[in-house]
Amino acid sequence: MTPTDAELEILQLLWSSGPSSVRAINDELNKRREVGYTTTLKIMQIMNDKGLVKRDTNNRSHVYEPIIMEGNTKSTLLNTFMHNTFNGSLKDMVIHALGDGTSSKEELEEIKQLIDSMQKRDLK
Amino acid sequence: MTPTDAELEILQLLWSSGPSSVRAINDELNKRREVGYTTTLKIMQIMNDKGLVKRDTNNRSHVYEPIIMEGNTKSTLLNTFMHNTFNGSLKDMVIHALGDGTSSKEELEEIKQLIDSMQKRDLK
DNA sequence: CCTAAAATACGAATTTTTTCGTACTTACAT
DNA sequence: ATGTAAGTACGAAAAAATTCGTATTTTAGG
Repeated sequence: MTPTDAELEILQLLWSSGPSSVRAINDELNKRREVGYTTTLKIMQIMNDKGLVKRDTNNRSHVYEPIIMEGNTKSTLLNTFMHNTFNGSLKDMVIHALGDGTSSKEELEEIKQLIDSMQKRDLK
Repeated sequence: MTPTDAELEILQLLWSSGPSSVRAINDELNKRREVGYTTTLKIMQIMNDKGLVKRDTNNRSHVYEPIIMEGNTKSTLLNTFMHNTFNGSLKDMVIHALGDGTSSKEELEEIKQLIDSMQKRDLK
């Protein structure tokens, strides 16, 4: 199953920070915007019910940890988005991504090298 | 303002087919899945209220036409998505897009050339 | 003219997601 | 032991998006 936007925002924090309490996550979120503690709690409970995360309830303060993998999850989200918005065309998507010209020369070079490495892999 | 998913699906048809009646759009949608006529009508009316499209009401069957531009709209959607999912990193997004290895050799080559043309433009 | 087919208008039900209030529980400090 | 601070549980409100039923209007054909 695929996360909603609110769930994804929390998942990102769990992926980068590792297992965390609701308090820790809520504190992080509140650095960006005001969110009630029970709101964060509820989303994390829902994610637990859905099987997106698991939690350790041994201590009073429960510790949550992602079950779904970051890479798989993002690839799935990307595929859905690319399908909905660009009719599945990676090329069209890249065109729009490059369109505003905010990409640095270095970033563009890195991406070209990425593609090169993909092409080499295909040859094997 | 940015379209919802249902709105985007209809906009894509309007962008590719040009000004269309509700009937024509609903017929197209029903090639993909079952949608009630009044559902399509309602979404198109909402888009008109929001200013995403305009319509010609001179004839009984109203003809809708996009106001927002395809390129701008997709770029905005892409930026939001890239921000939410990849922390704004184009490179990370491309990594995941290439990850499944379903891109053809030709497509990869085209994308590299796209990047080359971007780099050349930067130099000017 | 009158009717039937095809459209629009519009409110409202549904569905999904997000937010939060309140009740209850736990543990620690005094 | 007991009050208080910090948790959890949970229902339900609020918000956003989608779907559709029904009433009304329009118009072309007979």
